[in-house]
Amino acid sequence: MEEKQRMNGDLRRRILDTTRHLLVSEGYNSLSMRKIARAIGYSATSIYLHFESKDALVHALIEEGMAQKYETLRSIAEAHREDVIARLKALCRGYIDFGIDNPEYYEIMYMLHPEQMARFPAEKYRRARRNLEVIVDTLREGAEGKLLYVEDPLVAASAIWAALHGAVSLLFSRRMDVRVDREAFIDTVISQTLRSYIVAPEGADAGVSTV
Amino acid sequence: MEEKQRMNGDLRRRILDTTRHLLVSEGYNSLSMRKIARAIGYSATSIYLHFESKDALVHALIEEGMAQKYETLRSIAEAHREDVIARLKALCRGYIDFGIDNPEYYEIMYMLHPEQMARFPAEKYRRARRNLEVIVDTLREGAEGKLLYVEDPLVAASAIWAALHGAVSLLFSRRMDVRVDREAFIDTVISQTLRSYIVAPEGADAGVSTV
Amino acid sequence: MEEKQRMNGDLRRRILDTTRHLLVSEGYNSLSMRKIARAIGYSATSIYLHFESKDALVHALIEEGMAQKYETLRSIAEAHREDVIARLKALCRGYIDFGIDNPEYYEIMYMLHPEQMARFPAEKYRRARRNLEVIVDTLREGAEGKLLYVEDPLVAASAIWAALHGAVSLLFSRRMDVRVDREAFIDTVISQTLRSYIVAPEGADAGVSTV
Amino acid sequence: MEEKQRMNGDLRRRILDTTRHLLVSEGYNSLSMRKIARAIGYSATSIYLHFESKDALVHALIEEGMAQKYETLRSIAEAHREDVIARLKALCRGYIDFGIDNPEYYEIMYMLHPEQMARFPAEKYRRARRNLEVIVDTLREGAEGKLLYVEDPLVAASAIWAALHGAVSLLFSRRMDVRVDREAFIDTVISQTLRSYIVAPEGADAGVSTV
DNA sequence: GATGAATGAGGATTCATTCAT
DNA sequence: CATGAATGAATCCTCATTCAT
Repeated sequence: MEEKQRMNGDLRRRILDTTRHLLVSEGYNSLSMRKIARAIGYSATSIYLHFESKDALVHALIEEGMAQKYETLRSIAEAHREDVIARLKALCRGYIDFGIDNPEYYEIMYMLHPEQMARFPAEKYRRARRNLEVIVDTLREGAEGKLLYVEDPLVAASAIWAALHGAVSLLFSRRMDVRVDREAFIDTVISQTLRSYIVAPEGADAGVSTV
Repeated sequence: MEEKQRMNGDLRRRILDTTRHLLVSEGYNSLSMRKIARAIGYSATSIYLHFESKDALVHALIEEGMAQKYETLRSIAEAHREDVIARLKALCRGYIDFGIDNPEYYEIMYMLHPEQMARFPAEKYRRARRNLEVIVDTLREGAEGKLLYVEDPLVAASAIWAALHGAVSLLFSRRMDVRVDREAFIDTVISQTLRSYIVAPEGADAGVSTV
Repeated sequence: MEEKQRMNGDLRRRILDTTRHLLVSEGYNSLSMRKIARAIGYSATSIYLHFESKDALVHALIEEGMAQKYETLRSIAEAHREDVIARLKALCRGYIDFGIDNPEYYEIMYMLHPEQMARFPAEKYRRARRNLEVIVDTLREGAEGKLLYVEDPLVAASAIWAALHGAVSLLFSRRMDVRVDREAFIDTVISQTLRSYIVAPEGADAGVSTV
Repeated sequence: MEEKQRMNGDLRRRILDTTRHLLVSEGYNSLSMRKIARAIGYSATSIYLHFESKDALVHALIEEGMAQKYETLRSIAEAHREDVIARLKALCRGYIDFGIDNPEYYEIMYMLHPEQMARFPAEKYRRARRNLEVIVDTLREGAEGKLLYVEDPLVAASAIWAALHGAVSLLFSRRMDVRVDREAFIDTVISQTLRSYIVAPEGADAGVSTV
């Protein structure tokens, strides 16, 4: 019985993982049930034993990605409970790293055409918003402690999100100038993004201080 | 003869324009030669008189988008020839506006999976890089005039690009929190992005100055 | 043990009944083992414990329908043992009513394409013919008693059968003119069908007498 | 140009004809685009050049069948313009013959499950009703001339239709007793059906007169 | 310059059935 | 008694593309 369930779960996992790999290597557009089946060495029909439809499979993947991302951000926030600014930096870094490490989640989570994603149940998007909340909360806490200068935490978090998301996107797109060092780019994005929110310590020269 | 040629050109244009509209309304995934043909009232075969393949058609569109974007940015730069900082702000604003105004170009220019775009001749990408150069040049000029604090203009330009690109992406994705005001979001992105490069004028409080 | 057997029988029954319901609601074409299984809350495999194949299941249903129909007609005949003409009328009415009340039996008994039914063992068809015999016997008895005018009882029974079957078919097909009252239609079919067999009583005006 | 059109039309015709043949040999249920394509020696895709969908193809066939049937009945009515009773008999015979000669039309016109036919545009059904009108008109004319005894022409026509339809159905179903002679059966159905409407000539014995 | 005809490959999905448990 | 896992074959239909005209 337990073995069955493990077998069962195994195939489901393999489907999800294979799908993720295909998303990375070929993109969402050319994702097909047949290709997934071929890649795992099963018949296409078998996939339907575990997922009701292609949409359901992709949705499961999106949910998984969002959950993992939330877990990542949440644990980063926890690790830097004491230092708001360090926490914020770590969250930014974590966000970008998550994108780099999980390009497949990234692609389906943020890069699908809205038309295609309309079918993703609204309720699940609501849950996805938790990810942003982690940053919102940090900004709010920093503002209260006079460590951060934040007018509207939600707007600011969204703007930060935009910058991080853009960075990940560009890294994926292979359209960046090859002369740009990857690490320097990431550092620059983060410092550029956060500096405007960090209240400069007494006597500091805003133009020079490094984040 | 001339009329024919104009007709000819007209059809080519109509194909391109119709394709752009379809890209906006239905997304790249569901773009098909047949649909384009149906939309312009010609046979699918006719498209092949003007474009070698679907790829060629999309590539032409990408090139067109890049050219238009370059033209937009270039003329913005020109209009603010005297004031580097105003120029930089205007370029950022122009970048985002271009994305908002031309979602179809944006979709195929930056949001296609690299796999699909691999077929886009490398040489054309090189030309596309001119867009970044406009920002690079501005940063360099600002740095020389001690108006901007820029360590590596190429990296900084890439980071700025990332932020702007991320902003446009999010605006398209319809995944942004509805409570976030669009204009406030855009303003925040731009100020957040540029503030770290602008050398603070004497006596200014970095945390409060508006970009 | 007895309970098991009852359970066993219960499932078999539930399969048959559910199949009948599905036949009514969705038609033979879209009948599938999976749907049946889903509807009874068992796995598709379980159906195979009770029926060798889909064909076997349908055949069982056909047999059941024929048996029930026979029982219905037989008991009608019995109830009108004394009056041949009343018996004949009642049989016609009973035939049509059975069709109306059991559309699912009707659909699989008479409306499947012969090709699909070829697989129904010939021997079972022979048994099915008993249904016609009830009418044949009645006609023969009426002819012997000079109450009915019947040249060839088998042919006449077949013709009556045709009329009744046609009536049921049309009622099902939803292609009948909506202005036609259902009851009037049925009455007309029956009187139209039987009048030509009934020997007119002395002095009666054939054109006016009601059957 | 003209040749093209003929070619074009030819394939369309061949598709329709092949579909009709398949309907006869295998029934609607097992009709598939692939089988049709295989039978005509074309790719399945080609069928879609002439018919938008499988439904559209079947609908075209239904319409064609209804038109042909109407033409058949109409010309029969015309041929017996003078003699109402002869006309009625001829219409019945024509109805049955049409069914026998065109089993494929018959199958899709009257034997599809309503569920499946729901997709047939209602407007076309209205046109189909013309077929019944031919009989209704004849009955009405006969009633006016005191040649037929008809209470409600629409109901009577429907009842006649039922009998004829039932006869054709049974002939197709291959469920009729083999000892029944086909011609005798048909004659019996018709005389049985019409006798009740025909006003008996003076002195005739209703039980004996042949229709 | 324009098109109708044609197709092979592939898309998602459903089906009846088998087998080991 | 019951089932989960698995599949090959089939379903309709769409696609980009070619070719002769």
